[in-house]
Amino acid sequence: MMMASVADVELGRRVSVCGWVARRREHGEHLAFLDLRDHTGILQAVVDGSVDVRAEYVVRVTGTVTARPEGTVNGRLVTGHVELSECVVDILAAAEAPPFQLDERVEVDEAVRLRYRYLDLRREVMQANLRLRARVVGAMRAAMDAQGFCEVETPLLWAPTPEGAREFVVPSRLHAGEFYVLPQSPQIAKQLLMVGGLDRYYQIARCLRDEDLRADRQFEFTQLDVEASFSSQEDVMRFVSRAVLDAAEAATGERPDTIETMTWFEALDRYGTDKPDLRFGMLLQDLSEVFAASQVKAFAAPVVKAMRVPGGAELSRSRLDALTEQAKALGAKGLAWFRVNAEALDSPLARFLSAHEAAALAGVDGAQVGDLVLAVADEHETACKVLGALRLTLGAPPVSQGPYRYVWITEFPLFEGLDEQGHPIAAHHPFTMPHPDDLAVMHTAPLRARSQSYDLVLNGWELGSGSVRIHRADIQAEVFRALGISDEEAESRFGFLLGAFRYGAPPHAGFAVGIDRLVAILAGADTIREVVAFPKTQSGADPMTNAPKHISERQLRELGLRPALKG
RNA sequence: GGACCUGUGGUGCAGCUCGGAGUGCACGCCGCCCUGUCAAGGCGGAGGUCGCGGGUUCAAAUCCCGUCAGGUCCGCCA
Repeated sequence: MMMASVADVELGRRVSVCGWVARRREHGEHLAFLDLRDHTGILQAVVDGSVDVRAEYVVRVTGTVTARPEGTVNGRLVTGHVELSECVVDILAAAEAPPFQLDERVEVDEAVRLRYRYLDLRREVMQANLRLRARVVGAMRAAMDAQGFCEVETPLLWAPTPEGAREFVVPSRLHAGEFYVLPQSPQIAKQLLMVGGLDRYYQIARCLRDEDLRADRQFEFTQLDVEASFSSQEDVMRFVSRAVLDAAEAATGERPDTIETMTWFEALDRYGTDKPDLRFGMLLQDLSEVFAASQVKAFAAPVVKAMRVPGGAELSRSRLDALTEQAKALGAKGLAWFRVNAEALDSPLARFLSAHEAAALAGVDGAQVGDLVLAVADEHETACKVLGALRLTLGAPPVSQGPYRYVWITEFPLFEGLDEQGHPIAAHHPFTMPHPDDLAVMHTAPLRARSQSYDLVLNGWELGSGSVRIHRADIQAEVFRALGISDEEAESRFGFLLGAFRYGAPPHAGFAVGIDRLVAILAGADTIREVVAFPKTQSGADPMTNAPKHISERQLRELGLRPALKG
């Protein structure tokens, strides 16, 4: 029987509970209290006489459910009004003193927690996180099932398709010198499932990318992967919204009101990022027109963007210098700052401003005395991104802090930037359908072309992305041409997919939701490591297993490999 | 590849600016006492290559250089 349920047992009944000893309180030879723990809670057992158990011993305790004597009820425990008396204690397993205390009072170094993750997982927070994660996944499965989707597994051993993220490589024993790769995502597989007639597919899919780790990135992560035939962008957004909202409700008990929608341009223009955090203000304001004919050299640029920092006039000069350095590191030529004083603007640039310009700056976003106004003059994207980054530095609450603000970002650019040969680079992936209005622009001004791709963002974290896929050979050929991918190259890299498309490919669209990130935010955690049972450190190591490790020469030989030179 | 923060008994911290004997606090651990505690309490005790290596100095946890580990971020993540 679980600890918490003892609270509801009728008094006087004998019950047995199994769990860990959380704490022992001895009162001489004649009385001892044991706090017993399982994931449901703590239960106090009263033992007549001393017991030879310590913290983390695994025990089975059989005792009589008894009301606690007057004045000894513990309101902090769900079982606080009862206790087990006349106890028989069976030791199921002894335990050494743990390397750290399994309570929530002290924050233990993460490296130590990871080395003894199996102990860390016994803690209440980790129990709650992993169980919340299970509820989220369960709700997602139920939502997808209810919407007519079929769960299909796809291979972990896949073919190398050099593009995008670095892949983990798996050597083949039967084909010495040849390799599989672990999938960055089941992208191509799920499109093939569409061709295969699995018209509504989903999968709780493990994805693997050999890229540097972050608070919100592990080598391996889990996505709710979705693809649907004969469906529009709006259909997919509706399917995914249902799954995410159901999951959020299962996790928190509260269903978010809505998921807003914003175009990519609007997000960049107002928030300075494609993953806007809607929990706080400090929106960017455009002052380009004010400074169009300005004499101030610092503002001689196509676009001038400004942002109000409430109360920011207090920031020290050294702090402002640090912000300026940050702005430069992000590609700005400089950062203009203006303290809003009662009299005038306090700034190195103040004396160069016209009255009109000064008034515009002092009025940014309804600025008050005591505020700071920051401005960046540059190309539109640079000016926005720099201020967007400063906005987060100066104003962003921890991601774990509510409320939850979900937003769809739509109409992403089809391409971003140019490669060495001057060809545009696919922003999402090369199978993304261009925006129907931008098919012509694709060749004349490729960087202006929009795509039918969309992201889901929560509190400044990208939860996932998706797109309408190209299912027509002629449009795919045009996109490949714009990307500078020759027919031969396309054939060698994606031949099996293009081949499949020649045999009747339904129009289809899809999405993938990052489950680790969603669960982390719903759990109030600042990193996804808190919602992954056995995560890696930032350097990609596992302090518990000591992975990655060398393997034997014999194993290498069998795989047709030679040991790498150290260094 | 780069920037920044951290590293001191098993755990969490203070000490580091301004060098002077491993100094301190809390938890845990061990022993003794204790019949209603619940972060039990009281008394006593053990436990340290101050991450590692080098340098400066009469003297380094403390200053300098390098390095390793953990973290946050940039690059990277179609």
